[in-house]
Amino acid sequence: MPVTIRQISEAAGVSVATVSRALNGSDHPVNAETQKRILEIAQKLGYHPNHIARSLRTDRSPIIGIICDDITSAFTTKIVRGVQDRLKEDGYFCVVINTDWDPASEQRAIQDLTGYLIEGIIFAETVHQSASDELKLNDKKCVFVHRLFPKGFPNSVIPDELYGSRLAVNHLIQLGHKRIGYLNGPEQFYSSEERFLGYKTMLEDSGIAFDPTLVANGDFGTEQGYVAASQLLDLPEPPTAIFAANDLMAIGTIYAAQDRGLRIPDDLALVGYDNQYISTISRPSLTTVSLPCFEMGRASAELLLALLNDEAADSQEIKVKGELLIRESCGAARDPQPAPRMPSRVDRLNLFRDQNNGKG
Amino acid sequence: MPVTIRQISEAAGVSVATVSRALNGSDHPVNAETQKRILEIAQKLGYHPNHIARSLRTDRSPIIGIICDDITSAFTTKIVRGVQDRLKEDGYFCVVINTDWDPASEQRAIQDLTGYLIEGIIFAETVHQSASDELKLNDKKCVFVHRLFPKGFPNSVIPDELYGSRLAVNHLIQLGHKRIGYLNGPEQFYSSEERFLGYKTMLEDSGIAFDPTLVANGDFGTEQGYVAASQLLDLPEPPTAIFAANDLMAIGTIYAAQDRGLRIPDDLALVGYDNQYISTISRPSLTTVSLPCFEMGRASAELLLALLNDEAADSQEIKVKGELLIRESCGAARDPQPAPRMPSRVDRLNLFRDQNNGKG
DNA sequence: ATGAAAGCGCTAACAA
DNA sequence: TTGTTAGCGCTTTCAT
Repeated sequence: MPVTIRQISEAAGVSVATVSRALNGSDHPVNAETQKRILEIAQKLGYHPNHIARSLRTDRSPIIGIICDDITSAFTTKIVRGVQDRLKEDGYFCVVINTDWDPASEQRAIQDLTGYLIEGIIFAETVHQSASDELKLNDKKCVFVHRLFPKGFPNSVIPDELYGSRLAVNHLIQLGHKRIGYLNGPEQFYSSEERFLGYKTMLEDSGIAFDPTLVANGDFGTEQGYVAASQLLDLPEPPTAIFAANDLMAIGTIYAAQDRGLRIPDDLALVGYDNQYISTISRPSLTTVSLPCFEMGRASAELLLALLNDEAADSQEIKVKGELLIRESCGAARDPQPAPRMPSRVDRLNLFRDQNNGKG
Repeated sequence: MPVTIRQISEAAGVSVATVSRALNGSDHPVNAETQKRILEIAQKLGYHPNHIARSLRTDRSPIIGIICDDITSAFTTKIVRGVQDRLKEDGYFCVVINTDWDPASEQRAIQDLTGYLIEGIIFAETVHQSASDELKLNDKKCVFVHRLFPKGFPNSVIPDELYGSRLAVNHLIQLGHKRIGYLNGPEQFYSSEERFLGYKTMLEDSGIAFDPTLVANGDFGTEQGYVAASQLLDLPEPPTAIFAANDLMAIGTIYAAQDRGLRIPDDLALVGYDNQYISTISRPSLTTVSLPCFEMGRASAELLLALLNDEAADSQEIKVKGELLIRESCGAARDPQPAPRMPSRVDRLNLFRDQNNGKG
């Protein structure tokens, strides 16, 4: 059986109240000696606080819920990780629930979570159709972090797609390109819209007329990227550079260029978006704009924390900026760069083993 | 304020005990009429059980903990997802904690989790050095699911690497190859050992002598794959096929072949391992053996559930088999296959939107 | 078939 | 500075 404060109080010859105060560093004064003794006994007995009992009493809980469509997505994973890291600093744990894009699951998840007296919910990349209704009933604090929807959602954290897109296009312009093609993403995504807008406005701001024939539509997939890029490359007067709305379509562009005997970056400069892992090991490696998932996760955790402490007014919308990562495909890299390594399990494991002398 | 069973009892004019029985479908007899009435009232009032209070009373909890090194890894994510899906069927939630390969974090995580009266812990791809000690103190049920360590760990779920490796090598042999090169992974991994063993034994079982000059060492990374493959391809008598111990090294092999003007699969057959996403969009797409992460997750959840219900003897070790996925790189694909699409957010979102008539 | 009451481990108001 | 005690919401034993 786990040890309780009652056992500690008996061992120390004090009341449970004193034990509780000593253990929690309460405001209530406790004799330093006694406290030290209690702490030692707790240590010796291997005491761990029963969070359940504490929660029932205090009506607070160290758990926050993360609801996402599918944690298997590389984007979602990073967001979740960002959330967890930030929340951990304040002693919170995260329950992660997948809804598989199913509003009923989402609703169910919200009910379950609120039943567990969680402190708040972060919706990470969910369609959150059902969210609003259900949440009005319960008065849980919640934050939305995503990249899918039209802006303007209260308490949300989104990437600054416009900024990132302009970053990419400006880079190509600075490299001297005037005919810059664009591979557009699917219409229904906010990210598509914004990236496209960034492309157009950056061109115009630089005095380059927007030319619709240099835009081809894709669906964020590699094959459609291939098709769309082919369309532009087969133009009578093809672009000298292509900005693909995401990395996968950029990969398709690499293949399309290969099939036409075009070298990247020599004959065609290429920039992607998202900084997916593949952009680091493709050939050539992709210059791209990072989608700052990790930072978005942190930001949303921060926002939730503020909400929980009533430090933040509601209805905020936070935009997080990504950065331009210059690799081989745009032709601007000074040296042939070694492709960044995968965040390596091997390295970390070796480090761990070295530190622990092979005991692992 | 959330509604409690007391409020329901008052509304229904019965005692809280009756309400509790009615709500939980208790063994204790309850009048059918009364029960129906109570259920209706609960529904109307929007009652959700307070899991915290219930847990404190019953000493049980609907939460299990997942401890992993880093949920950001594509492998870990799938394992976690498998666990969550299975556990959800039995009404459990999962708290996910990352340790970043740090034994102190792991120990801390265990303490925190046991303090929360979780039912059990699944260690997903953790070094779990500290685990054993800490867990002896607490008597929580736990399961280890991983692909890193020597076999024989109690209550663990691991992939059947030997089987998978033999699958791959046998496939190349069936295609008529006799000189099959092997790109080995780093020594310290169990998966490296087993995959290498599978390579050797399958050759021998087929009457092909093992030739050490056809083996080159890598570190599971793309660049080292390039280097190792180059070594084999530059041999006086190079192999006609290469089996890379993982997909990333197979990607390196593609690049090495490219640089030598070798076509895959025409001049060189290639098989990878892991079925990472990149194997579906590489050019050529990779024939590979799947690492059944999702299934491993499910299996470990299943094992934990059995443990919790005392249905399983301890000290089990479950091996999960992957399968051979035939794509372009081995030359066996009958038709030029379209690369499988990424599990597409777009598709799913569209499906969701269609179903919901654009309300999303 | 229903109710009264104890108590899970903890915190905090009140008393000393 | 310490102790006593009530009670968080729920389940369950015992009594009716």
